Amino acid sequence: MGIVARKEKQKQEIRSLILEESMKLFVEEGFSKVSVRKIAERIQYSPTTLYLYFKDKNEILFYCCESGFKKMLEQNIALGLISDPIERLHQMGVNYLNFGLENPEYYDLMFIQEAPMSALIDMGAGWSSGDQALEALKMIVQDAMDKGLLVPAKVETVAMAVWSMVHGLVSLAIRQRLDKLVAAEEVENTMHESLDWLLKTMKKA
Amino acid sequence: MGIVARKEKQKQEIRSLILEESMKLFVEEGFSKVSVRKIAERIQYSPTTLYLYFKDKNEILFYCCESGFKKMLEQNIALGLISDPIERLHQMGVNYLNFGLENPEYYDLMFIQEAPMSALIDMGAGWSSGDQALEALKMIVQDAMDKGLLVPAKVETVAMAVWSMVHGLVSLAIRQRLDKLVAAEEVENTMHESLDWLLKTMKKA
DNA sequence: TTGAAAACTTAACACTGTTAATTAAATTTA
DNA sequence: TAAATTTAATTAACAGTGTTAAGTTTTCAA
Repeated sequence: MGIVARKEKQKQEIRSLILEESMKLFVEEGFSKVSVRKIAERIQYSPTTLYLYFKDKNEILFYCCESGFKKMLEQNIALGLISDPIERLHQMGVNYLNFGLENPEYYDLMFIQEAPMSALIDMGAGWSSGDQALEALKMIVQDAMDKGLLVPAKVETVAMAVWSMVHGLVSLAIRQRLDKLVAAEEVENTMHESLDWLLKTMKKA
Repeated sequence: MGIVARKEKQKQEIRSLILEESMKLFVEEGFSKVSVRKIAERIQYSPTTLYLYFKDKNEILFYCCESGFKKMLEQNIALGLISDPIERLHQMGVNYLNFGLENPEYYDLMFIQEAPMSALIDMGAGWSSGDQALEALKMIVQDAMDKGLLVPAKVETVAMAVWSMVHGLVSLAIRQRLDKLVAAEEVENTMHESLDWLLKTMKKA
């Protein structure tokens, strides 16, 4: 029995190795440059070996994306210390913008590319990481509403609005669309101003 | 001189042919399925011929994207009839959501893919279509502010916020992320609710 | 009609994801 | 311990991608 456990462990180690090296690759060279062959070369295995550990490339990308969510959630741990829901929501937004701007390749994978979602559908599984992040958002909105800090509305509606806005900001920035609206060097600043504006605006007078 | 003019006209006709067929292709089969070889086959030319009319694939995609903006602008013509700026902004948002949901492949190209922007940078040119659309947005916001319908703020900040929000909604919907927040059959409805919420919220009490 | 210019094609390169068949290694059984 | 079996990894191949260089055909002007 010990031997099968060790084998399982080895298998997991190679899986981790593949994922680690994949992430390094697309942080260094960008999403579009990551190929099965390049990953294989990095870990000194034949390209086809990867298919013994993952169904296809999309599945590899999905698991990379998972570790992106982990990274993102870690960033939000300190959030619990903020008691005012609006303040907490604001900081959550700031964290979101920062995560996106500092990790554009991760962000691309997690929220822009369709590959990870295709994998999710193929796997017929849930999306614990993503759901967890969204649940946190809904909780805060609910909390703010309960405390009378927001005009009453459907929680999902407001959560969707807030998420869409920060996602819109980050994704347009990453894809270099925002510098069509303001000068490139002012993009980041204006993004934060827009977020501030939203929170100020939605706060019940 | 007439002959060189006719030649120029023929050249433009082939350019148009390439673009038309490209668009048909990716409306039918989706962005990722469009290849130079498939386009070439459709217009009964060798693949390399396309390179006599366009620098590369990105440039083809850029011009497809241009005609997407044309389509979008046409949709907004009727907007001029609405005199109330907030109402006009609202309808502009509704049009935006509808355009994205009805033409996901166009939307993908215009606002999500990086290829057209890469082409734009390579060409060293401006982006008249995109700029035009953004200018219209800024104008409305400015107008609403002038008429005291919005809390005073920097026009770019508010324009960025509004655009980011509708873009966020559409792009998350297209990439199937919104059905992680609400049931798939309620996504479209909730999107509109979120937009309504934003406009109601930002309207000066 | 000849010669130059323009338009177009063929062949090739260096990639991509992925599958089937094959070899090498590890483990179990006799 | 030696043979048989299972597991792991590889090689070869398919069908596709964007793109370039070289060669061919067509068009037009002198």
